[in-house]
Amino acid sequence: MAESMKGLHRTHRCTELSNRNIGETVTVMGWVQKSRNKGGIIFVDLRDRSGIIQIIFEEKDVGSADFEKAEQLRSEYVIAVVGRVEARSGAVNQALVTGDIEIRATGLRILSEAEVPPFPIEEDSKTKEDLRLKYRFLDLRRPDLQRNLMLRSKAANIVRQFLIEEGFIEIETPVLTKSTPEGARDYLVPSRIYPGKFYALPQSPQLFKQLLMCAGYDRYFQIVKCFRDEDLRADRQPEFTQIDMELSFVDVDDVISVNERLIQRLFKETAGIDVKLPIPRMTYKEAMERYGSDKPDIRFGMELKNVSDIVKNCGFGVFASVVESGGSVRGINAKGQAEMPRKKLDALTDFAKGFGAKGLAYLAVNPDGTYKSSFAKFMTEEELDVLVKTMDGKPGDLLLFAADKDEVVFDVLGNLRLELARNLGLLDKDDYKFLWVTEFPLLEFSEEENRYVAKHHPFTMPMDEDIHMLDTDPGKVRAKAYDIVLNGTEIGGGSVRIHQSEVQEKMFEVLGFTKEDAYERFGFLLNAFKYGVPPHAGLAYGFDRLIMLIAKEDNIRDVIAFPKTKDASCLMTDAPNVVDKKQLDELGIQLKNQQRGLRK
RNA sequence: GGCCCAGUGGCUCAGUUGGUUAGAGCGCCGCCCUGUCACGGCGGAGGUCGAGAGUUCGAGUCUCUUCUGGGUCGCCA
Repeated sequence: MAESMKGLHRTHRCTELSNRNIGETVTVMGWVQKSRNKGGIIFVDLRDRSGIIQIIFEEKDVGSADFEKAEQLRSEYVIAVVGRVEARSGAVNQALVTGDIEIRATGLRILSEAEVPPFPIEEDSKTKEDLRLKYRFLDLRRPDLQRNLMLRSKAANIVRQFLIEEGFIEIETPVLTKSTPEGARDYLVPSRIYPGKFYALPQSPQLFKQLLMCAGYDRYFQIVKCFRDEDLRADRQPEFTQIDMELSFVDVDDVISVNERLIQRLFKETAGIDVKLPIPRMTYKEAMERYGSDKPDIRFGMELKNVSDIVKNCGFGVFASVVESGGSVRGINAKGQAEMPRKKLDALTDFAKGFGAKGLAYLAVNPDGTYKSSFAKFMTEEELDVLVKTMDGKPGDLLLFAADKDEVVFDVLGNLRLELARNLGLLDKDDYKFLWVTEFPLLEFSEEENRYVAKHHPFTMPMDEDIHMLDTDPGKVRAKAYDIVLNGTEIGGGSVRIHQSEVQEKMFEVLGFTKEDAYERFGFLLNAFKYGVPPHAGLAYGFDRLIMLIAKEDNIRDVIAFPKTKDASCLMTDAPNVVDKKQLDELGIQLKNQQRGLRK
């Protein structure tokens, strides 16, 4: 039966005790990790969020009543132990921080009994995720999740401290705001007072932070929840946290500078990692050409090479015709993989097809220098030699080629490069390689909408030298936009914002908004800009992703206390769920009958 | 919306070409044990094989449908 803790005060967490405390009488409280009953002596591993310490129960010290209680202890019982810290007279346990000491109990209270948990509370859980998520409150007891959430808290603190020192002000922005249907789908919140009208949850505080710049706060930050109603991924949740910031009277280099120092401090203090500054920069164009990606993982090489010029007149029709029609042929060199079995090669081809490739051409340089290739018969020996030389192909290497529109070739080879690296174990989680990717295109053409859409958002400043092309060749205009990339993951991105109304109007024109459209959607911002707006720029980090990488986890669920499944539901609370008719009536909402209670 | 993977005692898994009574480790329960820490010893309980339909003399195994979870493409300014 559960006892009161009346009169007891916890003096230490389990691992706050060390051999310096030997001889002291202490009170610890926590969960029974494990009880080992040897008959006349009972060992209990007591766990709290700091770790584990061994308690030893002997009847002569704890008394017969409490010894009987100790015999009843089971996993996950919550107990309070009063006892004396002693050096272990038995063997030291090297695996425990507190392995050289133990607490000899002089008193025991069972504060709470516990049912047998549905899965073991232990490090490196092998339990399936649905069960873990249903019992998230138990899953969160596991040391790795506890470490992750403590790391997260520490990181948030370091960020706050650093930014405050740098003159930033933390300001909260609304969660109930206005839908701006450009970009991701909004989560909508119906208004009771205005039936038929809706708030939207923010995809980011973008417009508000720009207004704060207009209001003169000059350096703003916020660690803030954002919401996007899109499909999930290992690194995407419908609600996620950003470190959001905005600065006035700055240009690209100023934003990069303060953020490099932030990253340096954050990684030093959370993970002991030294980030060398400056962090290398690469333009979007270079990133695509060399890595086929706007978020290249530069922990390994295997860079793309453009061989279009070499093969444009060769006998292999596929290559020649692609170049002829304005596409390109590019390849990567998988060093030492010439012996890759047919089956794996086929799997890679299927992988490539998943990204739109029509096929994957290969050429293996055999150890004796001869070639084995899917297209050798279409090309002369000389042509092949030049191709291999261009690709720096040495005996034992496997060359893989994609031929298509640039866009497809980059996507295919960029992803193939990563797939190979994963298969070959080239990705070291202890290796942290940062990269700024700069000069993103301002716009991209949307086939679906048959117009240009903003690649970043409609308030992104074009590069000064490209502004003149806004009318003539909008697709070519580069933006003052930048992403910070870590090991192939985009951990943050931002831009310099437009602060001249004529540029902003031109931008809306290119995006196909009428002036009325623009005012309807963003009027409050455009109005604000009429009354004196400082040049400003900002950046936002995906805080969950950042923590995921520091914690060396593979998905952000493991750094979020209560995450959602890939279908955006919560297995613990069973959200989303139906609501009372009364609630709907108050909101003026009527559901189609067949929709009530259906999941999808 | 598409594609891929998984689902078998509480947990993690094995289960051969479709063939007797579906197994293992851990956990759990009982008894024993005064230096264990992956404690040990003896004994025991626990299964609609995710669900439904079909093929078959016979289905954990084959087929179809469906549910759940994960990964991914589309999507994510």
